[in-house]
Amino acid sequence: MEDVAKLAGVSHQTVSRVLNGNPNVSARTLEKVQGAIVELGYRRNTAARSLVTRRSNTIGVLASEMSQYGPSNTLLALQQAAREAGYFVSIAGLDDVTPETIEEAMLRFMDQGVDGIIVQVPHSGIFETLVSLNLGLPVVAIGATGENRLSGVAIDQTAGARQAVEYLISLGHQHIGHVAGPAGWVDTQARIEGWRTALAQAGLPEGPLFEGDWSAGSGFRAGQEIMRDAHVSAIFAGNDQMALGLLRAFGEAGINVPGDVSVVGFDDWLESEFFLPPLTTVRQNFQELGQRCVHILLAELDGGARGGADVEVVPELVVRGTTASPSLN
Amino acid sequence: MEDVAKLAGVSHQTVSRVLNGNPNVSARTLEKVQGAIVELGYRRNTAARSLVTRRSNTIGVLASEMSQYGPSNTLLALQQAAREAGYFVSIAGLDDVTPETIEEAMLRFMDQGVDGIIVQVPHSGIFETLVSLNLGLPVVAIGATGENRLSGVAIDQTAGARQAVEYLISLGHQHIGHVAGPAGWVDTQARIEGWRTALAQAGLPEGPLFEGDWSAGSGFRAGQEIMRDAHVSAIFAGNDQMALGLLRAFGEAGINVPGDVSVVGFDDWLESEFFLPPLTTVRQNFQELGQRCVHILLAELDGGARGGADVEVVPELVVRGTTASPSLN
DNA sequence: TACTACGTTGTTAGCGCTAACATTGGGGTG
DNA sequence: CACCCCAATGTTAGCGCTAACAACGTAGTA
Repeated sequence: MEDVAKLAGVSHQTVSRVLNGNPNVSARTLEKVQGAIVELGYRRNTAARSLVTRRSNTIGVLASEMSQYGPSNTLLALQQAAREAGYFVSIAGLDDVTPETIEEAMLRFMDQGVDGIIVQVPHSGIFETLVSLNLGLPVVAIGATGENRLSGVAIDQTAGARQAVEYLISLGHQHIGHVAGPAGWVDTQARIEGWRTALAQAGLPEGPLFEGDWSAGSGFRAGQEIMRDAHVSAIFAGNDQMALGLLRAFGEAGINVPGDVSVVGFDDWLESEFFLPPLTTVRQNFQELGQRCVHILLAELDGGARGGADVEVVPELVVRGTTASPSLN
Repeated sequence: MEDVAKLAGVSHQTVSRVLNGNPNVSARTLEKVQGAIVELGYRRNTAARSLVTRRSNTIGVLASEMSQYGPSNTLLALQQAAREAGYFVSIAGLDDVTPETIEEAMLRFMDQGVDGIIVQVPHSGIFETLVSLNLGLPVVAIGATGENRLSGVAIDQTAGARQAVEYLISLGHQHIGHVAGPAGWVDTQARIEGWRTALAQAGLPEGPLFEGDWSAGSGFRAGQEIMRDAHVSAIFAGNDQMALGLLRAFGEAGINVPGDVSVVGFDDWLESEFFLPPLTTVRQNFQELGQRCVHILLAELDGGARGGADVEVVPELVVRGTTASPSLN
């Protein structure tokens, strides 16, 4: 920086002013300084800068299940949004989710000096852990809403599930089952709730509920159980992979989809459009989710306010080929 | 830090020594200082530290296709390995891969002051870009081997593909097709090469080659083409998703797998075990890949040596239900 | 006893930057 | 013409840490 100042014939402080966009710099010096910066290929030292400003321009992202479809897409979006805002992204992936591992990761973030943290851990009950840690840093939790000591951004999965089930009802289905995700996930809970609500509002009896683990294999097994035990004309699957398993189970047994049974998934992952038949599903806008997260976090960073900001992103039903009116027999 | 020193009754420098594991500290003071650190909940300031040491303890990971199976798993492993070594991980995801976007991301990493960079961009031709940027930083590129100005770690996909095809040959197949990934990916190229080599070594004619785009949809279309035009008893698919598409195409047409056609995939993704029948595929050890990457990078950081270190991780054939000897008719 | 050597601790300077204050000079006002 | 004001720039201090050196005391040696 001293070199740049010398070359431009000004003081290092003036260079700093140029770099920080300070308005009190004459057009002439501005030009000279910028010229010198380019000529020397000068780049500001982040460590020194953050030592004095107490800002690292880094946000920490705490994630689990990083290789799953939803989380990895959210992570991608998060990272894009952060970069656009001029922030670096530091990630910590959790192998297993316990209060201890969460705390450890958070302390690491504190050590690193991140400005704020985004938590992308879809397990129930982590929010208390987050609140109890009480780091003096803005935290935005994905999936957390209604927690007033924490800001949250969520895809309104209950609404998404409700949309899906309401659509099935509108087609004339009266016996609608649900293959849920594993217990302990916020997503699982929300989707079950949406399914229940839609049925209750339509005055329909609650259909059978199966528990899967998000994998196609568990969907397949649920499909076999359904064929053996249950009497349904439509099934709402907790995600597209399990829907794929269902499709496979039914296909193998000669049950026609959507002729005999309708199936709806959740996620709209890449392959769903290529299922046979193409899967009717609920699309989540991860892009928007990520952007909202980052924007809320940045607002807290600038404004100083803490917690309580909640945003819900509404998902969208994508009707494709696995849904039809129930057959009359 | 000054506070800790005061509480322990020593100088701040002694505290620093304790923190850095300097041996020249008496047991008594060591204990006192550690006590004071715990009591005050003191944590060292990273910015100040890296200002003087010129080390940020951060490694940058440049990634593209972050939401795909391979990349996201590698990223996960990378991050774990880095954390175990006490490093932070900063990520930059590329939307589109051009020399410009790569350069921009790299400059961002330089600004951030990362100690080293791992590149996880599976496109051909990016290595020249990396070399030409000539940042004075250790760079380890995943998928790059034989580049002597750059260190590389790769899964030996050629060997994996060869294993798969050799296995088909050992079953007695003589007409073996390949559904490749999109052009421009290192992986695509390597897998094609392995397939060709195995056929050539066995003295078999080169079977038909189809180009997909990694998606199940493209595999499905390739399957339809194959049924229409080609005469093969086995197909080696460039990844598991495309293998899934093939399975679907054949299943729909009443062609039995593995009775009429054998299919082998590549990746061993989560769902492959649940395909119908379960997919024979090639498993890549992303865990090891990630660890190797980080270790090579750290070795360069400590040793000062640059480039040239190459490691190949050998994948493993997983035989499941989609392969059998060719039928005799 | 006097000297050296070394283990232990303290002191000083400076990493590269920004905040706060000090200084300069040109234009408007009475 | 003297005054003040403010925009433009320079100067100084200090963020929290580590490296380098200085100082101290104790034990071993002659």
